[in-house]
Amino acid sequence: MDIADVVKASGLPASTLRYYEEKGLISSTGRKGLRRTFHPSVLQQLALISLGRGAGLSLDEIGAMFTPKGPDIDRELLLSKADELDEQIKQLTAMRNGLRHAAACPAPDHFECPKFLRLVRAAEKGKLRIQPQTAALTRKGKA
Amino acid sequence: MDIADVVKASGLPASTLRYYEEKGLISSTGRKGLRRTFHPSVLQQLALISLGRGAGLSLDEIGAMFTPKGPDIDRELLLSKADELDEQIKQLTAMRNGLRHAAACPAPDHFECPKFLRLVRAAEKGKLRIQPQTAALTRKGKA
DNA sequence: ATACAGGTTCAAGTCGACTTGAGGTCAAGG
DNA sequence: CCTTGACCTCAAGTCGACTTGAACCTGTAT
Repeated sequence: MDIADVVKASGLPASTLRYYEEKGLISSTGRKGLRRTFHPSVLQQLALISLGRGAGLSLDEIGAMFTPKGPDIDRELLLSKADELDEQIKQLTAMRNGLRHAAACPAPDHFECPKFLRLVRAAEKGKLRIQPQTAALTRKGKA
Repeated sequence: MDIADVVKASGLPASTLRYYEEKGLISSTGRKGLRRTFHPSVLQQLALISLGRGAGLSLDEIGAMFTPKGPDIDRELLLSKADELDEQIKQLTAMRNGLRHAAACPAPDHFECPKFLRLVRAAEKGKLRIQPQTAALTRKGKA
């Protein structure tokens, strides 16, 4: 496949594919003249990368987890990442509940609503210091 | 409270507090000389902001959701954000399952493992185009 | 009165993940 | 053979969320 085919099949722009290749997350099988040639399996790789990104992993982390440098993959790393995800799922769930409640609750200031406060407090549990720093789901995107 | 107290109580650096104030997410009640003075309730606000950030909301989104500009908050927005979170929770869960499986599975290449592929595929469902762009949970943090 | 710890402003820098732009190459079609 | 459009490289720009640095005040303790 040439890059245009991958673009069509994956929905990702060519610039992103080149960038991922540069980072070592995917690889082209060779060149036809100047042009990159990709093996169809790159689509699976890209799906995995998207999944990881959607789950909040950085490209480096994804690379570390699925492109074994050593004899094999680092199972410890996978498991600890899974634990982190569990933690984040908890937070996300708390936030979602908080939002749904806030949307339904008539209180003018949510800080006066004990139910809301309870939800916020519940979310804080077990993670008193903040360092996740996860960015938003915002993009001008044509989607 | 002066800024140092807020720093101690929230764990956030003073620079972040000033930044949040500049963005209109929190507000100081006044000044003692040059120095900002905060009402203790700012701690609740900060907890909410942290929660939102942890859940992947941008500062602007948080501002939009909890600092009603108009007559009252935009309940539609809250609900649609909640739906987005549901979607992300699904993805996170799929990823987590994928990771746990990958850690346990003996297959040398995970793309050869049908179970893993099934997990990845499950995650892709209902979100064929990618645009979330959520950043990582990484930080040098002393936590 | 003086020192100084701890505030303050404002501009600029950083980081990750890309995107954009300028300028160059090349394979295929007419 | 020549044009054209798809592809290439490399440098620089962008965006959000902060951080850092320089230069400057000021309340409080000695």
